[in-house]
Amino acid sequence: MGAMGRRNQHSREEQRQMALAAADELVAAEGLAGFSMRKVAQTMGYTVGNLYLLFSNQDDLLAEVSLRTADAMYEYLRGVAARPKAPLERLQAIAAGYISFAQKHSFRWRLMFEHYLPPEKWDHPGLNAQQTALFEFVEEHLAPLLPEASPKQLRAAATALWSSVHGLCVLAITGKLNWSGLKDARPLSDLIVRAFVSGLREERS
Amino acid sequence: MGAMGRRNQHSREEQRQMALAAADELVAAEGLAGFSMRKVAQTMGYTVGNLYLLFSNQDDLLAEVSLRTADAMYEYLRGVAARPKAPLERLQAIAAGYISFAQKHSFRWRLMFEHYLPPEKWDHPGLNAQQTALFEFVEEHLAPLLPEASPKQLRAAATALWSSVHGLCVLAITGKLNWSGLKDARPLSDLIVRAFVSGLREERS
DNA sequence: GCCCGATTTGAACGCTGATCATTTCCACCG
DNA sequence: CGGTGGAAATGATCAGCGTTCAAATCGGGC
Repeated sequence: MGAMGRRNQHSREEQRQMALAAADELVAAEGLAGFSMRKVAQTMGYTVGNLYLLFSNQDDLLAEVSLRTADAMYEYLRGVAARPKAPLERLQAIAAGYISFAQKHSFRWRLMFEHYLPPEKWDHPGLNAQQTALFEFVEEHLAPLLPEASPKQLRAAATALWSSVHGLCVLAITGKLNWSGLKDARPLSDLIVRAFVSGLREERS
Repeated sequence: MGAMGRRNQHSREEQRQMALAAADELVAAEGLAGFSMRKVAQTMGYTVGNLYLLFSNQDDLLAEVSLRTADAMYEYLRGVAARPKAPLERLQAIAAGYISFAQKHSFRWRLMFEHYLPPEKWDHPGLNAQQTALFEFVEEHLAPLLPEASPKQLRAAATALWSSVHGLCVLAITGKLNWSGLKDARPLSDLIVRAFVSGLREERS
């Protein structure tokens, strides 16, 4: 048992990681448009066919790359959230961090949202866990600002708030935002968080 | 002059419109993934090469299809906004209309945002006009709710609000929204508009 | 030393966007 | 009525894509 009849010194799992690393770099460098299975295979020193022994198809490979990016972003946001002490500033820092991560890793970030998974694959376990983790992360940092909210209200508020920040991020990245003289997105993300939180507190009084 | 040496009875401009109609239907039916120049050509009864006499390439054709969709959506939103009299309900109706349009014309709508234009093409005249029109439309309906805001503040508020609604829409369409028991997006879009407007008024007092 | 079977290959298939020499056809002229 | 010039449309061609799978390749066990 063990390594039987193996020509290469890399195990299956090592090959998977090599492929993911190569794919991630390729996406980061050329975007989804410049991505191809052949390039990935060549970068990792194997041939195309071998990739299909590691991943069932291109979509699966890209889905795992997306997952990696989501992980990296989540960790980055946790770091960003650690600094500010005041709850509101912490939320604003998270929002700004979300956007700056997206701007820094533009192609990677866009892959997460432009790589379309057919609806029947929407209940991918790892992917959903990631999403709920992000929602709960926002929820956790929103909670101190809405002490009287019920769990359901809090959940709805976090969903709405994160959607809002995400929308600003999308438009900023894709250039579809009418900047109207604004230098960067930070004032707008601050405004969104501030107004939203203040509006929710108002609502409950 | 006029129709010289023309084999077909369709003028260049007519052909453009036929191509756009065919492309639009194809996108609506199969999405960006199922789109191809050959299919468009076949649907309109011409060959591939001819398409490149009408549009410089696939991106240009798709950009014009996007423009069409944006036009249709804008007109739809104007209709939606005509009904409610109260300013807040009108804004909420616009937000809900935006989302319901995206859900009804899911593939068309997604084309507008997934069809990536390289940054050097971000100053396309028609496209930018469309975008500012939409922003100004929101601004116009937000203004009565923020009577004391300066033009700059109003512009920023409209940008932030529309971004927020857009974000909710994106997540709803792509299935990346943690619904957490919610049936549809309407309550969330209402919440976003309500909280945001209330928060902005609070801020200014 | 040999061979079995796991491992890896790469040619093949049908598709794509894009190009452009070639063909087709009409309007005009004699 | 018979050319004929030139606009209009074609489709073969190219490079590249995702995906498949029969065939080639190699290493451990006997």
